[in-house]
Amino acid sequence: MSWTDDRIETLRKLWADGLSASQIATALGGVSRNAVIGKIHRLGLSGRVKSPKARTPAKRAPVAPQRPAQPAPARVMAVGATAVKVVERELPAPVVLPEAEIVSLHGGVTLLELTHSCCRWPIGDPSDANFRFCGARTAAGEVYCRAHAEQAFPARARKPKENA
DNA sequence: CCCTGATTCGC
DNA sequence: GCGAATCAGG
Repeated sequence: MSWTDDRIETLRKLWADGLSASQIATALGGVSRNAVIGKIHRLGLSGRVKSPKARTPAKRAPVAPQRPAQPAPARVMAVGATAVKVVERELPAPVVLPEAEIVSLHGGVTLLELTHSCCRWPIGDPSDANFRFCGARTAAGEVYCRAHAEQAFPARARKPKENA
C-alpha cells in the first residue's frame, strides 16, 4: 500500500485527533504502526501534545505545537440510504459509505463523541463535515466493533516473532 | 508483557 | 521515501 494523498490526509487527521499510531495503522489498513510513525515523522508531525512529562527525552527537533482546528460541526444529511437502522440517539441520519456501504448502528459519532468503548472505524471522508466514526459499542479498549474489526484485520495477522 | 512514540538504517 | 527493527518510556 502506498501513501496516497488521500491516505496521508487521513493520517494527518487521525493523528491530529489523537489516535495512536497503531489505531491509525489499522484504520488505514495495509500499513504497520511503524509505517505510520515513520510517515508521521517524515511529514514533520511528530511531537504530538500528550503528557508534558511523558515525552521522550530524545533530542528531537523543536517541534512547533500544532493547534488543530476545531472539530468539524456535527452536521448531517442522509445520503439517500434507506437501509438504515434505528437511531437510538439524537444523531442525524446514518451515513452510508459509498465504497464500503457501511452503516453505523448509531449513525456514527463525531470525534468528540468517541469514547473508550466506541468503534473507531472511520466513516466517510475525513475532510468532510459528515465524517465520523462508527461509534458502535465495543469492549473497552477495542478499536473496532465486530463487523469493522473483520475489515481492519481480516487475518489478525500480527508480526510473528519466529524465534522460539 | 502490554502499550506508546522515536530513531536508525537497509532498502 | 519507506518501513522493519530497534530503542526507550509508561
